[in-house]
Amino acid sequence: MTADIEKIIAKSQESCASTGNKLTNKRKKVLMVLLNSALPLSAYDIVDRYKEQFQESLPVMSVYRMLDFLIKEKLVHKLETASQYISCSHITCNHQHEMPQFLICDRCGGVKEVGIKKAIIEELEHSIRSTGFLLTHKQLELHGICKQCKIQSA
Amino acid sequence: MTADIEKIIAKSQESCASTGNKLTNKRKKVLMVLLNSALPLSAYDIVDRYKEQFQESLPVMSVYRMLDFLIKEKLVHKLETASQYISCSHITCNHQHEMPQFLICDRCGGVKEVGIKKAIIEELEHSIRSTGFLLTHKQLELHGICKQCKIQSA
DNA sequence: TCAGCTATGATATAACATATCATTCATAAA
DNA sequence: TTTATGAATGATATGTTATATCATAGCTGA
Repeated sequence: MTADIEKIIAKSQESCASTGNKLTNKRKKVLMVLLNSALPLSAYDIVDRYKEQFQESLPVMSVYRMLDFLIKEKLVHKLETASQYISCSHITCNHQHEMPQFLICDRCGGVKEVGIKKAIIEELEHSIRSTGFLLTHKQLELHGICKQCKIQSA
Repeated sequence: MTADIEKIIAKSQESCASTGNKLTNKRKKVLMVLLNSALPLSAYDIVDRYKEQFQESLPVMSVYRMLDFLIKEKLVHKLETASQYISCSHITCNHQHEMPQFLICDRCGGVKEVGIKKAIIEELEHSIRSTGFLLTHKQLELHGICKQCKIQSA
């Protein structure tokens, strides 16, 4: 595994430890599968890649449980609109966990986790709160065509 | 059916006619099932309610096709994060179809289609466009707890 | 060491969605 | 009026995503 991934894994270990939880070997390998993928993966995709990458099969039920764990630890995001999972791109940056924002390309399936200007997000949150609604999930998923795909089709 | 629903159906007929398409009897009844429901429904829910309300069964395949049609006609929205369908709350208002915004209550399952201040939405869209991403789907789905449920649990 | 808890496995099934071919039905040209 | 055409719907099968539940393994601390 690359140095980058090693660093991310180390940081993830710490992060779990700090919440009193354990990044077991299998959970770590599931996270690595996601880190190794440029595209978001479904739980069933993860089963397949896990087998390829580690010559070891994992029941899909276990994958779902491990994903739940990794999501709780904020190491992984679920793209609700795509039923796919992606590693958080901010594991190593001591980030505040603000509202994650994903631009999902419907052509290539790629996802970019972006940072929309904080002021805009705060206005948006404020506007929602003012209707009496309590935001709990805080995540934006927006669909379209990414820069690359746009250029290719031009 | 109530006068309100009659009015909405009439408007929907017109709207389809104007795009050269037909709101067939079955499509109309699927729309009515959604209009009669306070909560969003899955395609399979629609099959069940259709049978209850019209003593007539409809294959789920047909429901999906009719939903596709109604969505293209902008009479129905799909809540991607919930895999559920809901009638557009603006059928009768000669609305511009701007970015629809849904607040989805994870307690009661209720959905409110809200209008966030246009300026905020435009800033958001602009911010996304400026990354080179071409927004095509334009829909926000935000999850949390609605006012009612918040009050009840207080 | 063993009791108790957490993690994982195994199996079944539920819930959501699409592919494909057949049939029905409306419409309009002959 | 008949018939050809295309659109809408039905029927059937299957793919994909997700959860329920009970069993087993494995760690950890008394």
